[in-house]
Amino acid sequence: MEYKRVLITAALPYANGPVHIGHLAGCYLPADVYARFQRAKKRDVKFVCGSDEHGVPITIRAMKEGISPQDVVDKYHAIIKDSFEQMGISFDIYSRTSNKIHHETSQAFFTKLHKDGLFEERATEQYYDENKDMFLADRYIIGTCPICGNENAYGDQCEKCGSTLSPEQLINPRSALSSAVPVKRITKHWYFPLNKYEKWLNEWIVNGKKDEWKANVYGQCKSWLDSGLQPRAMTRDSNWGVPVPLEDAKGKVLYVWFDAPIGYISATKELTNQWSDYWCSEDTKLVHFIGKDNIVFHCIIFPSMLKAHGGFVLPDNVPANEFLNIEGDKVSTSRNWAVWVHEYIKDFPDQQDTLRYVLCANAPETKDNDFTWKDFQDRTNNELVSVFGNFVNRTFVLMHKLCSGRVPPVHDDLVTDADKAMVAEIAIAKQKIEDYIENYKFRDGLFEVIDLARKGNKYLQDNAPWSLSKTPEQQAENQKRIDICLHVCLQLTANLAILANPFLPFTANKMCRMMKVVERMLEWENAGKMNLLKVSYPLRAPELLFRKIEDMEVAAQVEKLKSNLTKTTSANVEQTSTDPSTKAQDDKIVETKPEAVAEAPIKKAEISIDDFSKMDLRVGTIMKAEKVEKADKLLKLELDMGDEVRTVVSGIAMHFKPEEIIGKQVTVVANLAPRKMRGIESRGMILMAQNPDGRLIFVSPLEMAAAGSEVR
RNA sequence: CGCGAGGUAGAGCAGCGGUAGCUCGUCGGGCUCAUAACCCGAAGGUCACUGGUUCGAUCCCAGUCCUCGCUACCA
Repeated sequence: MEYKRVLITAALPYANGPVHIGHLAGCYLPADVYARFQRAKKRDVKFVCGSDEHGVPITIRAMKEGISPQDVVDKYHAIIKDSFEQMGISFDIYSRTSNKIHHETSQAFFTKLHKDGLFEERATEQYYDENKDMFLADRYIIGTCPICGNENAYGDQCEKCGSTLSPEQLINPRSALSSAVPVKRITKHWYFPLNKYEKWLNEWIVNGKKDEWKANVYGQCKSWLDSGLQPRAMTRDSNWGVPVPLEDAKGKVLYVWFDAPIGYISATKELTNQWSDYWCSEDTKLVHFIGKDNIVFHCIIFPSMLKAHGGFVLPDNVPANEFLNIEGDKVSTSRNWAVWVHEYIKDFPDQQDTLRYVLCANAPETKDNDFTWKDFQDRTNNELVSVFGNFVNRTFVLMHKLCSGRVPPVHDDLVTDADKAMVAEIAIAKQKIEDYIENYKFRDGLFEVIDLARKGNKYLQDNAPWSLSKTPEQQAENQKRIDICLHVCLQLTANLAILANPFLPFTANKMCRMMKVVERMLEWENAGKMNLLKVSYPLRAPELLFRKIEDMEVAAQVEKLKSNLTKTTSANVEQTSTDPSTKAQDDKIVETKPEAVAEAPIKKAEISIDDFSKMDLRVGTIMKAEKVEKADKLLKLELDMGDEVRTVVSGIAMHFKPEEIIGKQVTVVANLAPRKMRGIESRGMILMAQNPDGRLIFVSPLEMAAAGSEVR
């Protein structure tokens, strides 16, 4: 079907914290590539998003910080919005659900369904915290699991045995907020009868989207539908959110998952008076970009709501991505195991496209993927810099050296099949990239961009214009070949700008400046043309498109991740006993013995004895210790290792004075790769135990061992 | 427990009935215009495991194991 308009939504980020690169890779970057591509195709595009600012967690966060929920969302809305802008995520509007227009829109939506008599009213008994004077979500009730006896099971699930629970099943339930014993109170809520849409959903998704939607999305939906749908409450007891627009609904708000997706509609309304063209015309293609955890809401619940309301288009596709892990571990906002976008921008100024490249090339399209800083470096240095950046750079440098800085002409009499083949590759790449993007295969699309540059490098290498210039006896003829080769390379460069633009918009703009062409050249229909740059048009001197990532930067980022993690972990542990209100903190209760609040272990993958035997652990005696200049945390140690004296730089200066550790014996990882810190080469690492309070303790033999003794 | 997705060279991914390909990394060679880049070549995989169907399975079927997710603060 031919669509007249494309409406693109990206999941509303929860205004409870900043955005991290997992958000980017999973949702916002693919959405942006898609949107930019559609715009380049001159399609009528609206790309909408905004902050999701309702829900219980925000009230809890506000309570904890002693500020209002509005303060919480104001703070994070600003940070999130700025992160997106900086990264070039080209929303047509980035709105927020605390806006008046959103309250009105979602209330009107609710009222329509209510007037049509769609909701079922149900009175139920819910747990109520009399200390905090509020109803408790299932998640905020803790008690003993009736199945396995775990004392810290949640009201909806026991994490220890995995049983699905209801709060009533818990033995000795208590409030996670105040530890008060919750009491039951009757409350009324409005339920949306999802079950009535089962048949229709089966028709629409199971039969209609089988080969269209991604396997992970389709499979998840089918699983839901096969197991049968239940009516679902669309209201909650809370004072933060969109008030339920009914007389008898004091102290009740719309369930955050009811109002959040309507946020897409209100954002569109805020953007344009013609909003209904995008939401209510059958010739609009609606695409929701989300992460895999949102599948059920976007594929089952929201479409059912839209269907029930009537008059709205349904999503054509919901290309949900999987998750991105960081250095082998799941992203955890509460443990602070994440790479925050606003921090990346600070640490790597003007390198947005570098991150865009790496996240897109490694996007978790079919399964969870891992982001490592080493991979970030490798992909940047070996693909972006070496293949793409370098091709453009050598083309420009050669053109200035061999063609006096102007676009050289083509000499028809000397054009070879290889020249023609190179030109043909551009059109092939264009078609491939187009097909990939249209089918949400952004990784593959980006690969083709790089691959075209790779072919350009090969073409240059095969023709070697730098050699041709060295044979003066054939000057005229060779110059013609040089002209043709560089003409092709320059037109290819212009084409690369167009093809890369959806993925690497900052770079495409930079290339336009170098080529002195207007941005309009980037329109997709221009791809494949060989007259983008006029013959004898003078071009600017090349500027480097990307820079390499140094080893030091990688090490610093990994270090930063790990040190932030520790900080937050110990902070969380302190809170655990009094205020276990988030999942990650609750995890720690489960892992930790109740009576001994020790540092929650950071779980690592199991290793084999062979892995262990790779480590050369030895006892060393500290002979000299001195502070490292301009470093708060570092001590430079000289260790007697028996047969040698080693210099080791250790980050323990905050904990020990140099003079008080001389003579102490320590355990050293002797075969750790040497690393320079503050200009001093550190050869090894000393092992320390860390107390929950952050205090460091040497791991040493109980009695003096010979220096250099092996630890096994 | 059940359901969904995934488990293919050191890393990231393709393939989905005829014993495996791509990019990066590694190793060797070539070139020198270029951000020590580029080009050519090589090594490296019992396609998670166990059965079965088949003339033949990475690909189909059954079972097992592992990872992640599944009306929950997080994509």
